[in-house]
Amino acid sequence: MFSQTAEYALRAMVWLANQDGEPRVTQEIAKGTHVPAGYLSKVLQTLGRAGLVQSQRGLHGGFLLSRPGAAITVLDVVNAVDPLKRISSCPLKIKSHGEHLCALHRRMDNAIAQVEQALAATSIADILAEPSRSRPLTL
Amino acid sequence: MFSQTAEYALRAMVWLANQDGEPRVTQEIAKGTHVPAGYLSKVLQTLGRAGLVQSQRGLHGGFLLSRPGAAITVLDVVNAVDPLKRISSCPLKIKSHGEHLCALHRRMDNAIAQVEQALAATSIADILAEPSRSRPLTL
DNA sequence: AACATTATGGATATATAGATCCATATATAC
DNA sequence: GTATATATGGATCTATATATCCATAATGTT
Repeated sequence: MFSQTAEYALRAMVWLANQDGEPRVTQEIAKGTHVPAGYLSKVLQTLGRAGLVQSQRGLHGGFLLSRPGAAITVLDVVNAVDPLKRISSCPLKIKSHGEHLCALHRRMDNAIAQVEQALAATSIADILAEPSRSRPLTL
Repeated sequence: MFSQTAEYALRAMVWLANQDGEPRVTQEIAKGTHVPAGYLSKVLQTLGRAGLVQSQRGLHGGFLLSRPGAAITVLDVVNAVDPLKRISSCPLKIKSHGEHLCALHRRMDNAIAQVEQALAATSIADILAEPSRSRPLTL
């Protein structure tokens, strides 16, 4: 339902939100989130292009959030790497339907809309703030 | 979010629910639902193993629903071909977490649970009954 | 300037989903 | 029993997601 990539991206964002504010290198992030470093590198690139993280090369470089965790929603992260695709027009390309969805696709789209809403209602900071027996990712 | 296979399976089930009760062959279903026939054949097999459709070989054979559309939910169909996977234990395999989810995964699982609930609340018959400008799949 | 560190982008490998094709098994009609 | 219709299962192909690796560019340190 959520792709592996989205899962990795969320782990990285939450982990970064829990750091001081100094850049963290890919290797550190990978270790902290249990994500394969080589792949994480690609995911971080994508997050960078989406404007969610800033990157810095060279010594003392790495990645950090480009805005406070309170200003980044879970939906922002998911959409950056693996966009939730709403059903906006008939998937069967039936001309007579056009933009109007049939009952089946309307219901499917409603389900997606609910997820969108749930993910948009939670910020990265919310996740860190929420009390829990297990701290996120065992930070 | 929903796989192509789930989409195909739902189209086939809704289409079959709208037939009289006589078996329909793969080719007919494929034509009616705009699904590639060769692939639909595999999807129908899966639906058969899940007990959602009955199949009959030979002349006048084909597929039909194994119970009334009112007794089959959208969730049944989705789970038959592409199970919605709830997050029941920490995806990071951190021993100290065990079965207890952190805030991140709890929120993700809640979103999945919402979808589960929405899909379980709608039967195939409901979809056909619902008034709409476009009949499902232009039946 | 020379060197060490780190992200970037490209090439490539592997796994899974989506899709096609065909030989075989099974059922019906005659 | 023969011929025809139809699903079944296996093999295979293609596309996409996941993952690895490395040469290069950029940055900081000395």
